[in-house]
Amino acid sequence: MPAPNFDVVVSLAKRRGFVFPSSEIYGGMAGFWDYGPLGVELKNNVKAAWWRHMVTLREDVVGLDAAIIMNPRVWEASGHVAGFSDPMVDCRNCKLRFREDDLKGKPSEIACPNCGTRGSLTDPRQFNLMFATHVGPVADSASIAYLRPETAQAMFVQFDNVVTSTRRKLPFGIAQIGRSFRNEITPGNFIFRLREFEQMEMEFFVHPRDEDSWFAAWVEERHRWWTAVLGIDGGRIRLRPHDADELSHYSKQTTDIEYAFPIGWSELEGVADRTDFDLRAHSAASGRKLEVFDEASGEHIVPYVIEPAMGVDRAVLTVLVDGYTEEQLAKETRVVLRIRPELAPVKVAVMPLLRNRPEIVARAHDLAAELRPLLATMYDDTASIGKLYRRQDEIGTPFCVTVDPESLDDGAATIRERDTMTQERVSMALIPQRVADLVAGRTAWEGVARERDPA
RNA sequence: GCGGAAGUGGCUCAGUUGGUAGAGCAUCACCUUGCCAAGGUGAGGGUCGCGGGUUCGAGUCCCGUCUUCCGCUCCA
Repeated sequence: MPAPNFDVVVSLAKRRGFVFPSSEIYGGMAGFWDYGPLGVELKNNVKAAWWRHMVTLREDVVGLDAAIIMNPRVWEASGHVAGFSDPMVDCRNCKLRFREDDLKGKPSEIACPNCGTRGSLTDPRQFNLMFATHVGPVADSASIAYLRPETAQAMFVQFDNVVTSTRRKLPFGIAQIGRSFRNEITPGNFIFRLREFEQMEMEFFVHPRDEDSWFAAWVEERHRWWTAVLGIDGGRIRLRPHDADELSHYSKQTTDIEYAFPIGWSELEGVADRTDFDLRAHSAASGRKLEVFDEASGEHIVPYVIEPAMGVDRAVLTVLVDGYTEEQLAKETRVVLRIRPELAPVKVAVMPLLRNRPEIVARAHDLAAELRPLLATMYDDTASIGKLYRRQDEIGTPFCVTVDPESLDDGAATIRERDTMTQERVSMALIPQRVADLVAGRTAWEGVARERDPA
């Protein structure tokens, strides 16, 4: 079954409370979306899965949580002030748009590269992709500041503080999860391209001679994370090395991890070899030496940087799209969100078979209360049992526990599994532990994370 | 920003040649229900994106505006 179209996923996301359009009652805001009650859980679980693999389980990576607004000189040094402002010209005839620096000659004097019309090109206009604001009460040019367009720069700017405070030796990495902002000309495709989004980036500092082996190692490691940890269908994931002409201004080699969305193969994550571009740029601009001392050679060296950078929102979208399945049953279509249990917003739902029997309802409430401290738990009794199951299937809840009239006598209840719909009767006293084991048993992330040696 | 399309209850839509809004699903309550979206009764919910104009009267005609979606560009 191919990946579903965005509209069915958008519909499910809104209907069930994963993602809402930002400020919808005022007509929305292009490029901005809000995560609802289930969405925030899913998103947090995705972030936790990344942090656990990139930081917690590794001895060579530490975390950072930097401010969104930094000294504007950061963005001059990084090249974003120049690189993110693209003068663009439009053709009045064929309506296409071009970067001014791609044109050979002055726009007013040359023909449109597409339709060949002379004099049809507009004057260049500035498109600065960084959101600007003012710090302090006086809005003059001296107070201008930018919302960061990427989280990476903070890791370079704080390089020295991290090294000295944590006694780091090469190779090591600094990881960060945080919001970034880009004034995209055209956001769209649901939460694929946003103006406010969340990134998970890790800057891995290596000796320049180990550049290629670490680049290859991180490409492989990140590829494995998407399939083994997030549980994305490996057949819909591919690696795509960038051609030389599409590399960013800071990158020497980049490999994208792409997913086969209904809109086509699209980038989820980029692993980039940023070389020593950033550390050197900030050293030059700040006057602070951003380097490490290499005992073996007795030299100060500026490390190279291998950067796996991904968008949290794209990961959430991928989990939703990839997990969405429709099953043809006898009388109906069952929608199931087949996502890994550790990503599921709700791990277990507790429900009474009959809601007009106070004793059964009470036992179900008690059971839910016992489960709540251990696992994300939901209680629901507002529909028939079949409908309750369907609701949980749609939001990816891996297990449901049903209390029935017999439970009052034998003290047992039924655990029902999402994907197979099979049932197992277990003593209620044992159910919290049993469900916790089931969720943990389907969790693979401990198994896939281990230290990597440079080749 | 430019070009195209569209804006009616949470969702999908119907609203005839203009006469002051309907359906299905969803939601909620009660009854029913003994394991996979059953059934019954009832309820809540929309000044038809916004503003102006034409008209005795506009969701239906005209103008403007906002927003969303698709394409151009960009990237996580």
